[in-house]
Amino acid sequence: MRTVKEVSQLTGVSVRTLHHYDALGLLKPTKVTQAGYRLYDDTALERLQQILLFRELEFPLKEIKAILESPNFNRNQALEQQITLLKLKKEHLENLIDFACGIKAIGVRHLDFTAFDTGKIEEYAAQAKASYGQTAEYRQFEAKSKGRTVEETQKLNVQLMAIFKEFGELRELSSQSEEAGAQVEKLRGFLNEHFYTCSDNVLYGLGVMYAGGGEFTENIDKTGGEGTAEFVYQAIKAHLGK
Amino acid sequence: MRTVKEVSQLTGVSVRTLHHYDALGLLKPTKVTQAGYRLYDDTALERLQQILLFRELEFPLKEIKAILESPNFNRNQALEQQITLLKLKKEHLENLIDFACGIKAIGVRHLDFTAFDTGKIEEYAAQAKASYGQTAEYRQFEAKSKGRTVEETQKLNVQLMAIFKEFGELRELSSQSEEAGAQVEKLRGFLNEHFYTCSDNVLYGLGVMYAGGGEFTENIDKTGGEGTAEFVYQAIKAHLGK
DNA sequence: TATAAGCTATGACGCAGCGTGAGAGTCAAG
DNA sequence: CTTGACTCTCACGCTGCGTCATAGCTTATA
Repeated sequence: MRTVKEVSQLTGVSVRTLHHYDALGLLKPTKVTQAGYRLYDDTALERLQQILLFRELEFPLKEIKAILESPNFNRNQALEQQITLLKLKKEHLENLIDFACGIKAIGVRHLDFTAFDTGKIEEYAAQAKASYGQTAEYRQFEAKSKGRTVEETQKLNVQLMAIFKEFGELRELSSQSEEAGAQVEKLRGFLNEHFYTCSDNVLYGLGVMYAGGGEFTENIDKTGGEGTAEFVYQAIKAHLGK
Repeated sequence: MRTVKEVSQLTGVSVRTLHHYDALGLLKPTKVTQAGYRLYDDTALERLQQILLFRELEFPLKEIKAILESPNFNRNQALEQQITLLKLKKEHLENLIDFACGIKAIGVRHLDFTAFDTGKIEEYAAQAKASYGQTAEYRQFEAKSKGRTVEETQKLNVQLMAIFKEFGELRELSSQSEEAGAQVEKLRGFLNEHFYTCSDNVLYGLGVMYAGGGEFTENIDKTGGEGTAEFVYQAIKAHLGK
């Protein structure tokens, strides 16, 4: 029979936590002295070990209680569920990290938040469709974007902006320079991966659109600096040898 | 000038959240009517956008307030910090996922939690040292285990137990079977990766220890079933051609 | 113009998992 | 019997709002 402090030192949990678990009915002391002191035996310690195991896995205390109270409860299933939950959380975090890195790349100073409306990218795509009627590409895009969450969309948004910002930093060079060409390929690669197969024609069409003076031009110039959109267009032309 | 409901619909945040941010001083309405109604203009909306951005990145509201209130606050640095924090969280989650998968592999039913004491692995290593004096390997082990957190240790623990459980499932086969040999290599690979270079001699030594009747044998048999430790020993011997 | 519908406001509790005192009783040692 | 180390039971604090409850404001319609 051990006192709260002893149990605390053995297991690493705080005395307050033992009180808490007692109050919740999650872990009752084996005995309580007439003075009200909590005493725990080995069985209680084992139960505590199990509690700590599930707590490690971020199970809510209520669920831990349910699991431990009905041994016929399907623990394997609970474990499965928890694993998928943890994986979801991990994905979420990965998106956030990419998002944050993208923002860092753009530079917090020049952030234009109006460009962050979710669905901005979709709007771009709609414009692309209206202007050039790339129906095959548009269907690809739709298929890929259907399954995307708001969070993923935002992530892609900042990544795209980061690419334009890099274009902006290349403006002082010639639009025919190697660096500009490489950046065009970077853009193409990004679009290929996340949106649709980006053939020369599609890429050229995008370039025209970027420099067309619409919302596109505005947003790109906001991100990369005045004249960036036009520079991107020239770089695409030069890269494609037109 | 927009009312709370309009702002709510425009930005997706709840009215309650606007109240909350007002109370915190995080986002004050531009004007308040004599009836006490909150009204927001475009400047306030921009501020809200920024708040939502940082909130997305899981900044605490207090920090967001600090960041927005002092524009000379180093936002890039804050962003950096947040990124590393998010990465840490991600690593933590990855460990938990491995941990949970390991437990699943062992099977929740046969979990013996006494084997989960942190430092169990260290104890094993100490025994190995005492018995066989593999000082070079022990130093390697020490170097690798120094930087490990409790969490990572637990993760490795269950992974190791999972391997022994698989040995247990092979017991019906011959210890000279291909499967047993493959499992021995799996064990060796695991040890190589996480502990120390596991030469034939070291591996053999471990086998002797496993079957030696001590705590080792006990824990392995608990995990894989009666006779597993001996089976592992035989499999190692057969695999090494001794 | 009275009234209903729809919006808004201010509390204030709830949740999750304890941390952190405050104030008071208990136990073993000297 | 005193001291010091433990223990107990409240009970508020923290994070970021959700969710009533109760009440005042506005506007359109009858």
